[in-house]
Amino acid sequence: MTKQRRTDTSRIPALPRTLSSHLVGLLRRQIITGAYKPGQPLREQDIEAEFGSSRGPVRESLRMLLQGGLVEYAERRGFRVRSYTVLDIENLYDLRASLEGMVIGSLAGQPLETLIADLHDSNRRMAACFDTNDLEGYFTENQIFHDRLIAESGNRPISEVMVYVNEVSMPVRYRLLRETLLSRRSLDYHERIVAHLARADIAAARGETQEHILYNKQAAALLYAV
Amino acid sequence: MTKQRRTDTSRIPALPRTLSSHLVGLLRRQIITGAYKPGQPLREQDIEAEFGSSRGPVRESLRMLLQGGLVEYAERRGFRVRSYTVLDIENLYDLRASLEGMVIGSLAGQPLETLIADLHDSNRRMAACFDTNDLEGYFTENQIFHDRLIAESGNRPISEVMVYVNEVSMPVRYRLLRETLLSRRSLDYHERIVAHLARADIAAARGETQEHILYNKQAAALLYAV
DNA sequence: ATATTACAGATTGTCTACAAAATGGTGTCG
DNA sequence: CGACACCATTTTGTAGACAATCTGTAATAT
Repeated sequence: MTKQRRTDTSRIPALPRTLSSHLVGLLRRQIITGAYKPGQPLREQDIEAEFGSSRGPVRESLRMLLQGGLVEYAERRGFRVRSYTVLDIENLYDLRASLEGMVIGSLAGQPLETLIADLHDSNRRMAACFDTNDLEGYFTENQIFHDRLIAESGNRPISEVMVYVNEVSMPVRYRLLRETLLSRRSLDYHERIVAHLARADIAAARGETQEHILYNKQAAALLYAV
Repeated sequence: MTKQRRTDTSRIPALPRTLSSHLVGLLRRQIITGAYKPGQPLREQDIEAEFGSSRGPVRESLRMLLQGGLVEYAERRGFRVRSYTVLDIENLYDLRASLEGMVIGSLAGQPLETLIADLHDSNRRMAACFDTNDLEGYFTENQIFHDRLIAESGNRPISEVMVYVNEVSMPVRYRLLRETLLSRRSLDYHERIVAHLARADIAAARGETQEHILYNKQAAALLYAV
């Protein structure tokens, strides 16, 4: 079949300015939501056919996903959806807890007004998602909360590393949210973290954050057990 | 000009089984040694011309370097050699110290015989490089020492993150080595670390490692000041 | 029966060539 | 002096072809 190309771009929501990055968005979603399953091979031809693009952008986008850690790659054997062991997941959450702890620690002695305001907003939106039982929104807002925290650090190396760690754990957290009853727990944690920050009690905020992440660690590890 | 290709592969040292990964090696070296300077644009055509390959492998290899953090990328603006601020460098070393500290901490209660033997070997080779004033060798062995330590953790997420952090700091450390009188200091640190591990004194090994890295932080930050 | 080898199909890696869009700079005009 | 149109350069997308390698299966030898 002949492929429409340039014109395709007009249908794209807003941001993706190249076909590759558009493809990244589509593939990423498939992986995070579990439509593409862990270990599944991602064959170039299949993806070409599925999204109607040529090989260049497909390979490009797979490389981009590789950078985020969502896919694995072996020379001449191609790409696969990343798979996780229970140990991986435990290590992942431990690492997140440590890193996010560092980020919060680095906030000490800085003006935090705008940060706190933004976090409040995020929490409000997250609460709204909870009330309307909007899973996708809840998931997204949760990520926004943590991203906002990281952005505040102004620490480029740690930000980059956190982006990676968060991206890798995305499918795990999505599954956790899906297969668990939607609870106010994350929301409550977030509100306590903001409260600690508002009192400039960095140590407490840090502890609360780590407790928050490590609680989820247990839940996630259970999901992947056996 | 006609390009030799398949046959090219025969000239390649050993490992690179694809042109892309071969290119990565060449480009990586240029960046780490400073032949390509921070901020310098990496134009596809230039690289094609320089190494006589086509677009595919060039873009592929640049993406791989991006994954290691050695280059920066902006859509439709292409790739550049990554550049560093003093703050970046301080943050980078702090992060390395924390992460490598975690790795060593995770070694507690495990059998360490082979690890210690390997580290000993690495140190011996590093000492030889020092004696013959072999900078390149010294640099490489130093990396091998730290890599070996990380590998022992069996912690995939932390390993991946450390690979990234080490890769990003590679040009900084190369420059530090180049512009500093070659001293036994790193070597001495390594030997003390191994000695602590041999006594199963994990806490001491951890402290020594962090001190080692944070000492270099100061030196590196000085290099990039002003 | 087990292990090895040989082969065919599928998949990735690379090249050439052309076309389309965006970027950054230049110069003109108000 | 600033806004706007123009242009060369560069990146991005597509197509088709062929080479190299991997995978799994079937035939062979032990």
